[in-house]
Amino acid sequence: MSEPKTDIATYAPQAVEAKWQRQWEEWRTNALDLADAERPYYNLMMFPYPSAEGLHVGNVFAFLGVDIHGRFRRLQGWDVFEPIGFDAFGIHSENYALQVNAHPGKLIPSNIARFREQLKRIGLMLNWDHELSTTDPAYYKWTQWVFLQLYRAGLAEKKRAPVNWCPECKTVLANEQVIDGYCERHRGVRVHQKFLEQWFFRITEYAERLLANLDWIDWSESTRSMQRNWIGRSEGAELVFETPTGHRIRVYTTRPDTVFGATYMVLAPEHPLVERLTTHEQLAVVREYRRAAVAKDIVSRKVGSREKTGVFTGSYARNPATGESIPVWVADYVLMEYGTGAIMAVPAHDERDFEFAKTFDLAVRQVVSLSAPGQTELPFTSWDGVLVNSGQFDGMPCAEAVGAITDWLAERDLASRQTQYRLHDWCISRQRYWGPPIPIIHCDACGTVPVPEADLPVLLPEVDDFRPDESGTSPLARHEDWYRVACPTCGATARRETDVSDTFLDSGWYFLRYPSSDVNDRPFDPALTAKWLPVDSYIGGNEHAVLHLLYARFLTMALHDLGHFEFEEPFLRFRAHGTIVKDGAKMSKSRGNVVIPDEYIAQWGADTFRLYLMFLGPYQEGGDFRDEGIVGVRRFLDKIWGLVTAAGHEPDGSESPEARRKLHQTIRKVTTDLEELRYNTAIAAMMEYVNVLRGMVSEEDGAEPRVPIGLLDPLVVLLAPIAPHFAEECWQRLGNTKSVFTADWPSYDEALAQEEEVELVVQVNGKVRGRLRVAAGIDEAAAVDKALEDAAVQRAVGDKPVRRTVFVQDRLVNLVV
RNA sequence: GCCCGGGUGGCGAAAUGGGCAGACGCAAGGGACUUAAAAUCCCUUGGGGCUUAGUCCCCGUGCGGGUUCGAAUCCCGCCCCGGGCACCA
Repeated sequence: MSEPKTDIATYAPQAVEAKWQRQWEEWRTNALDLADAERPYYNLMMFPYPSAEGLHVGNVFAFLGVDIHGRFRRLQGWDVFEPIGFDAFGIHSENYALQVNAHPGKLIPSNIARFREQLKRIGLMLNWDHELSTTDPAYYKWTQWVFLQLYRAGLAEKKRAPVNWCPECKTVLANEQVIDGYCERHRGVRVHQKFLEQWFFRITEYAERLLANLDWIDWSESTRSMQRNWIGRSEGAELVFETPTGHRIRVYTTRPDTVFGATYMVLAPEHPLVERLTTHEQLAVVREYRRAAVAKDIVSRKVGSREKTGVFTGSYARNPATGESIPVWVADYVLMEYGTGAIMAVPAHDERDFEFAKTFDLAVRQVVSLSAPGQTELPFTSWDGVLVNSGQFDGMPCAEAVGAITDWLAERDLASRQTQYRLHDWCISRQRYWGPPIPIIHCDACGTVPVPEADLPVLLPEVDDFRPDESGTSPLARHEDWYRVACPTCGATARRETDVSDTFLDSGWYFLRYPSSDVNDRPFDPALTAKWLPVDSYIGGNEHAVLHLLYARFLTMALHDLGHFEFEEPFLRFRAHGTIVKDGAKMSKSRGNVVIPDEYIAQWGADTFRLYLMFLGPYQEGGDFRDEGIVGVRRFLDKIWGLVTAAGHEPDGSESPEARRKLHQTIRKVTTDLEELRYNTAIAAMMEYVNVLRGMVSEEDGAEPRVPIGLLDPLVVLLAPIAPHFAEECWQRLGNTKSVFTADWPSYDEALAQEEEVELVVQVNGKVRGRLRVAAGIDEAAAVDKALEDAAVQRAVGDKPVRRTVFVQDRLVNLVV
């Protein structure tokens, strides 16, 4: 009756995984006909930058969460498109090439080859038929096309502007790439202010829509919040302070209600009116202050000492509310790039103004009186107060006075309501080599001429001399044979734009290209795009919340407005995954705590590693990588292996009601957990189920426990998204001939999942005093009667009368005495 | 300072339309099997208490209050950790 134990093969992950990866390729299990798919589901992961080091555990963790979601959706009957590509342009690749003294174009292919191998080894359900690389001319031709669309729409402009210059990268950085005044790539290198002609995308035109749509797109709250902060909308008013010489100084304020307390004004050193407003006597000192301020790099200006410095211009302006003349100062605590570059100073109700006023002995006038007693020491910025010293507005609450005073000043054309954003235009010029050349030609006669679309791509020339320099121009500017070109309009000798574009332009639209990756005559096929986009699910790291994710939304909106497709938001659902850390610290090469996935996969197999990473903690929170726990998930697989290899000898349908109930509860739990990316608890539920199955079957003389196939088939399907090779092998051993991914996701029956008997908790005055096993559905009266029979309950109740009972169906009864 | 997360056993963590705190797993301790070890299997495992060792009692989810029959969960006031923003007017 019992099979000899020698029949049971040992689960050997390496052999099993190799077998199924071959089988999948042979069957083309992961391929998909995009045009014919009936239930399209676009499952996107953030495409990697193919570094020389290969995939690290963080990448693997991120991709696994996406892959499990995709496999789950596939088993639910969707036609899942899970593409992959490589974000191979950019400073990172170029710097590495310079460091090892090689050409990036030579290094990238082998890096990509290594990534491909690793990605396949993990067992991702990737669609390799649509692989792309941003460095492929067949791709960046369309990156340049995107630039031209924005140029034609007036959303790309070249302007001379102060930009963030990293002396180490020897190129400019977008604001988003500057962290605390330092280069995001060179944390110890201060970013300088430099004035250069640069190409900008006018993302600020879209600030309001980018902000408004955050209210309805289904994204992780953390990501939406970061975008809101970055866009930084604030509402207020622009007020005008006139000078006796007829100048109108415009200021932006969020507190027009405090205008009666404005006792002086401050202009940013770069403000265009500074020279004109400065009196003859003050000219020398103002010029000197200005020169020093502008020369300061951004760091010492923004994050350096907050001590207030400034100089008086010698001029006065009229407070529009009081009519008083107030002095006009120049100080570097006012920034040119925000608002109008000038402020009204209300020292009583602004800490910075207060500090400045104390330093230079300027007047302080309180105009708000707090409603709450106490804490009335100046300065305070509370909105909970009423106006004082404010003429006819005395006694009015601040919030109300904002509108009232703005309207009152507007009557004399001295105010208007205004909304400000912190967001700046996106500087896309890079004075580097390894990127797509910006498709523009400069002609002395015709000016700025876009490269005709028929001439795309503008190929990046293969040059050996691509080291960046301090000149503020790209290395391409040293290659005259490349940049000399005939003007497309007049034919005269002209000059190509020698800057390349930011990597974030490459990655800002790649998801639009995937379905059309083999279409040659256009960037994206209209039918395929309509069918597959917007993306159904996007999962990635929050480090891209204000870079990639904001730019991708902007580009999608702009292309939508140009009529290229119907949708304006690219990613309907976005989930930010957590970070994997090691010993509490982010993994980094310099810390030496980087975990290489390959070693673990070689030792444990991909499925065990997949399971382990997902069991580590909540997917959306991440966790600490400690390899002690990995043996636990391996034991779990071994237990299933034992059940599967011994199964099939018992008549089907002989499962007990208890086992069947647990099965349906498990299906329910795993289904809802996977839906919400709660992989850790889904795995725990399957472990519980396996424990129940094993407990059910008594062991005879060391024989493997046996359970009917009907209890194992569904388990194998539930497990398939997380441990696909293992599931395939089990599926086959249970007698199936096709891939487990052709199976249907098991459905559960709510009635079968229902417990017949429940444990009712009995409380007395809210404290647990006993537990009752009762039939499900028991009513309150019966439950109370039964509870009062319990000895511990009687002891707790004593001789006190039961004043009240609280009853929660099938859960609890509470006696209040 | 502002905006998001988060704080639960030795460890990773479960449990929030308020209802058994600690599922699942690791580690640890004890036992079985074994010549032995590994593997495997079984038991114990938040802290404390007991004259009745139990279907027992008390305490316990960062801290202090509150609401409630009942709070990890809700409210008020704080502290700490992670991330984002920041002389942004």
